[in-house]
Amino acid sequence: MTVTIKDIARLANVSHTTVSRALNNSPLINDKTKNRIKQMADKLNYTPNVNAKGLVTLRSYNIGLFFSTLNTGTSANFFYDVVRGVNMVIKDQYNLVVKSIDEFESNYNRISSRQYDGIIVMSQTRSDRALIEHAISVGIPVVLLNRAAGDLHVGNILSDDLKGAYQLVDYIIRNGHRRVAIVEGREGFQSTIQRKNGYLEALKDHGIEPNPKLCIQGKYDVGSGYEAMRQLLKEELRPTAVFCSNDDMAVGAIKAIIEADLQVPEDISIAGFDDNVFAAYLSPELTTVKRPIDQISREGAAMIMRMIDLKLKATQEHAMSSVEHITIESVLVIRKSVSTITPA
Amino acid sequence: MTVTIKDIARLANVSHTTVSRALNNSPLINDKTKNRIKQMADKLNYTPNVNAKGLVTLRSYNIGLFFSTLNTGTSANFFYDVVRGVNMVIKDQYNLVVKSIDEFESNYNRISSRQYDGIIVMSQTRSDRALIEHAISVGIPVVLLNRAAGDLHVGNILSDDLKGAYQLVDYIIRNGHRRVAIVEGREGFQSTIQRKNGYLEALKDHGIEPNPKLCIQGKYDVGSGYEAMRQLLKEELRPTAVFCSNDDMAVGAIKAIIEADLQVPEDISIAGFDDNVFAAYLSPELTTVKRPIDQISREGAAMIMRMIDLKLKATQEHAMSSVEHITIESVLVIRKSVSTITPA
DNA sequence: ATAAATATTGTTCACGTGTGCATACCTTGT
DNA sequence: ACAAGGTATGCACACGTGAACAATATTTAT
Repeated sequence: MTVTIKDIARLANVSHTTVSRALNNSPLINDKTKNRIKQMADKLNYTPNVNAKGLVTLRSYNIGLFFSTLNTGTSANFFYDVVRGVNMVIKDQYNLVVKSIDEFESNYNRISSRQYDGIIVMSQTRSDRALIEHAISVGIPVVLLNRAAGDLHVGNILSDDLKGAYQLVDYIIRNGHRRVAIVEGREGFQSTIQRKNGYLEALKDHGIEPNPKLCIQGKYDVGSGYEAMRQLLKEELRPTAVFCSNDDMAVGAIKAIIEADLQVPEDISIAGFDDNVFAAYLSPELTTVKRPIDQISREGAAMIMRMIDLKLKATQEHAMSSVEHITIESVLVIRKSVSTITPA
Repeated sequence: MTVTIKDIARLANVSHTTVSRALNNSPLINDKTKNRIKQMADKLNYTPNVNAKGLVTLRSYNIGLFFSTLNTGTSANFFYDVVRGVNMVIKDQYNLVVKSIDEFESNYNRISSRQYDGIIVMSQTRSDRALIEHAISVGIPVVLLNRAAGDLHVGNILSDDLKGAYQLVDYIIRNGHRRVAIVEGREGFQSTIQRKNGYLEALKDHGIEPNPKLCIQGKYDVGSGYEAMRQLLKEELRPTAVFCSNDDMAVGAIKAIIEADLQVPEDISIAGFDDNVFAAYLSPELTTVKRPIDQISREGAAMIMRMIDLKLKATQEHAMSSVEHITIESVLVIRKSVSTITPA
């Protein structure tokens, strides 16, 4: 039924080893026979059996792309950009296996080095630490995106969310705003904390006392942005500007403001984070921070491939190879949702 | 290093066969030894070698999720919903391998039944036919989502886009609109054609002659919706309502209208398609058609699992098993972006 | 021309698992 | 006590591939 290298060998009057070598482009094989065999394989529609291959080469040709969760807290645009970015780089060399970490329920035994040649962790919370430690312990190269690796011996790529948020809030304050609120991201997410800290630092540097009433917990989804804004609107002293920790929530916030018969940015300024595809097409166009998700993903994919290659070539001396850490700057994107005011 | 069933066998003083049977819950094994072995395997952190397993059982435990393309034309919300829906159902039983069909460049040889136990094709264009035929020919169960299977012998789940578009446009016309434009989806996509046809049928049933100048080609992304609307605004006889073939383009269209100092829906009514997460939070809230992507994906995942199981149990008599076809209704979601007018 | 070196091909085994068949143990009925 | 039947376990092989080593063919150097 399915054709194997032994079938080809029989037809070509050679041993299966020769076929194996020919198809793997071994320099040991005569070019003439090599071509003859390759052609024959092509004609017979030969497909290598990945299981048999992996069994002996100890490879799976799978790269795992792990998200903390695929439920609330992961915005669609973010997810799409990540998968696309990674897929673009690994192309047909690997299979991209998408997983949600929370589905493992803390039982990581099923994750073995024969299952994944490498794992990219799109980290949202520190709770993925156990997973990463397990992966390392079974010898799988790991690249961690989106949060600092700390003491974990893994490749690391991150965007400087704190700095991005700082620049944005600084910009807002420089436009005359003193009562600047924040709609925070999902609780426990690293990005949530980073952006909050950037916000706090900017306030501090301008001598503004943070007001807990102006810090509302969100969940990174549109609905939570809407609810958070509604809550802010109830304050006796309304904020004049609101920093939403991502663009999705900014959409919700704008909705709540318009529903209250107010205008953005005339009555309340709004800023987001991410610069997703919609940001430039909202009304008003959203001032936000561009987080280079695309770039992070592509760099991450390239890095994991480097690490896999390195591991294959590794000898004892190189066992403890060094790992790379890359930070990609986020950039402030000024549009029209933040107005200049003269403080009262 | 890594523990195999032979290691367990040695420690348990049994043959590796017994271990294999015990771990696979064979009724042949005594319950006492079975438990003893299972416990031991647990303690040793045993992980089955999927390659070895697959080599003999002819399975890969991979389910392919194939998109026509991961570039323009696939909206992020759509993509996210599909992956999440499928992943939710297959859980830890299978690996979800995400692929973009266009990356194969018409060479499908690498797709074998040992690589994928089943394939879910999220079809956007008919050009995926070759891929599907290949998959069938090598014996992989296939479920086709999003477009009619026609003569292809595959599982099929689709939403009735034509009907959905018809109902929406019918609703628009019943609100007094006669000059109803359409911003079409990406050229060649089945959904584009279906929605256009629904639009045309509705016009026809109301005795309205379709006007080619009111039919603008889009690409399903925000920017193309914006451009299309700008073009429509240049018409001497502007449409009073525009049906955008998805919500993303509706966002772009609304932007163009507001930029021209006009209002939605007072000056021009807008409707979308999909009912994505943003639809309810736009201003005005978007009237659209809810396409149950989530449900389609989940049903699709469940169906492919049924087909895989069926294939495993299949005997010669059942070789040509029947395949299921399911249609899921899309539903009109009336919000506030379409106004009632009295025709001049 | 012949030994040495090189290029090319073949033999055999291993990877880790599951299964058909053989075997040993245990129960039951007589 | 012994055959018959069931229950529980082991043996040997197969899956398809790649690699170490052996073997043969070809070229080069003297």
